[in-house]
Amino acid sequence: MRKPPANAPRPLTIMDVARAADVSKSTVSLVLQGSPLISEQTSARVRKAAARLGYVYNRRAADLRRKSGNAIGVVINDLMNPFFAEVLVGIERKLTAAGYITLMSNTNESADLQEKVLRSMREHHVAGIILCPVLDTPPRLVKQVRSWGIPLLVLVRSLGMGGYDYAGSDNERGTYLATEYLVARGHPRVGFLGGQTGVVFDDRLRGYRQALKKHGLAEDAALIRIAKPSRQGGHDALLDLLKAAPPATAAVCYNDIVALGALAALGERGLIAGRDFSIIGFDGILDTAYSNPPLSTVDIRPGGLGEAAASLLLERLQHPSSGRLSYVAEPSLLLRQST
Amino acid sequence: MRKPPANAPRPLTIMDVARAADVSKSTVSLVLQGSPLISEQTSARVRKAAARLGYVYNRRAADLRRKSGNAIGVVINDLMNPFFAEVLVGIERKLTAAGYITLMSNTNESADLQEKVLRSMREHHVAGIILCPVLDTPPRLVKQVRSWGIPLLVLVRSLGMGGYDYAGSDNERGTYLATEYLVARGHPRVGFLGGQTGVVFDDRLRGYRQALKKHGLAEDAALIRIAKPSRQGGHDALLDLLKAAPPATAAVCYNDIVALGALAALGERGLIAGRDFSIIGFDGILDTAYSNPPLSTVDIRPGGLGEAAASLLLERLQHPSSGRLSYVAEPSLLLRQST
DNA sequence: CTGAAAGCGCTTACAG
DNA sequence: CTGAAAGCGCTTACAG
Repeated sequence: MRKPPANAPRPLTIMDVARAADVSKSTVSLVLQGSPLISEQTSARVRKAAARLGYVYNRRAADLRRKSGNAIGVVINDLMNPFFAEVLVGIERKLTAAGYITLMSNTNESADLQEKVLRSMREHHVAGIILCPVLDTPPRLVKQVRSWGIPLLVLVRSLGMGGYDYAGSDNERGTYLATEYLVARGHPRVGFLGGQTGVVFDDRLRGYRQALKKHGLAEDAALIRIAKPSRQGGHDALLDLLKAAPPATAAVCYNDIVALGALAALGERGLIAGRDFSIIGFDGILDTAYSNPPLSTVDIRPGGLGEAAASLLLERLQHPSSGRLSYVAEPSLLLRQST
Repeated sequence: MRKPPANAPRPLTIMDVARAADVSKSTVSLVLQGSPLISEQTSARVRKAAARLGYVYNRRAADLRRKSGNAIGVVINDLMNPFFAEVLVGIERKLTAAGYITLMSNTNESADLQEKVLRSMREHHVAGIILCPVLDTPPRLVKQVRSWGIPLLVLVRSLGMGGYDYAGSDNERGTYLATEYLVARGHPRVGFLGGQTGVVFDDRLRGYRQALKKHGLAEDAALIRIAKPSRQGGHDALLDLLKAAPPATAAVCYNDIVALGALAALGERGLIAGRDFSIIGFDGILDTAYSNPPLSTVDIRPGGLGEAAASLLLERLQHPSSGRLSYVAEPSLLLRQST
């Protein structure tokens, strides 16, 4: 099957532009880079010729020669959770605005996949990586990526003792605030719903415990319902919590999707959130504004977190050897009808 | 600030491997490509040397020379809508499994951004593009991208008269089924909520109208509430619909997030979906299984749609000049408590 | 301010 | 089965 010649023109190179503008290819290259070394006249002539011919810059060739690149790898553990989708949108928005391009991958909590995509990104010579690691990622991963010479920003889930750039939120303080609020509203028995493992879980559970302690309330293991951090997990956990005696009348949730699942379980039982039982989520995803009823939550502004993460990494690219960078979102209570 | 030499080793090339294995660099290259031209012995020796040295393949250099690449551009109009997030996850899963890498961008319905990222992807020499175009994208965009020599798959929103690869769903049939179902359940006055423009909107509205007509019901403009295809749009539209007289008792929604917003509005009015008013969504996003109450919807399996889209594009890469490829998801009713 | 030359790290005919 | 050479499309010293 021969292609019609018109459909397969040899792609234009700077040599073609050089000929058309009657200069050398070095000059074209300099013009394309906006170098001040070239006179305004020459520059304009070259630019015009390039436009006329329909020349397309070959970033690959340039990157190879320059040993640089403008692609950033973003690897997310669970994009099905709207929280991460919103974070990703924030990251991508910032990256694109700064002239970078986003190489994205969803690992779905698989360590194997994570390793695979990280390797792939390395081969592609990404300029930097933003990683929200799968659960149980060993802290040495940080050192490994660093040994590759690729700047890394760890997102949300911290890995070991620090020594790396990080963007996340103050999880302990978030659940502390949420719990304290519910206690102050007169709930003596407040449950904790969902989540099972990982630093984020540990911190959020700790904040809950601290608040109970601070307000002189005994902790009751029956009120802490470990469950998958999903809608279904939240749904099932709430149903379990309802069996506790004496009954709980409110619950702090590991995150918003768990809280949404809990809302569904309440509805299933004919209970109305905010009247019969109080629920508070964590993250501040968009969905919470129009759930039934609208969900109170600990807002850490997912989109802002994503943008901050991207900014930090870009900052790191500018200053490869400055001190550790970090962003910790300050949680704030977003009170709606579910409490 | 001098870097310690150990931290900045000159990156290894096939030349280093060649020297270590005592062969020429062509041989190394062939081994790396798994060529059958090389003896098992030599091949093993080279592979061992590469591993020992910690050699990393430079895909960029290879791609430049080979004029190929394994990056696919995916541009989505609204990643904040879980439907598209789920589609993206499906696409990425398939692409990664096939050894490709995903260059992703969210245009947020901005034509300017769309143009910018498309240009950027072109410079990066992506092997193909999956595009869910922003509203009002002119059909000539298809021709333009094709003139770049980059295989394009149009996602969800068709553009003009065809002549391109496409993955989407049978929107007209979807709303037809939904409307018919509600009518059969004894709702003489069924509303249509949300959406404002675009082919998808037109088709879904048409399906609704067809079903009314088919079942001898008059169409009432007061029951069709145009609104932004968002939770808030659905919320506001339902509140409007409630004012209609005689009252509607059920509504087909443009998509699931509109339906979720409608559910919130119902709750706000003290109404219970499925008892006082029936709501049916469209898409089949995960959220619907645990909304309050769980939402009936027209399921087009977003994840499956994403995978199909990726498969089609990969197929196209194998066969550049075969006939037009397309996938149209067959909608099925997923009945839950909201109806 | 501009041009000739070398080189980024690969692949691919072409000999042998 | 293996090696020497040219080339992918750029950038970057280096002369002039």
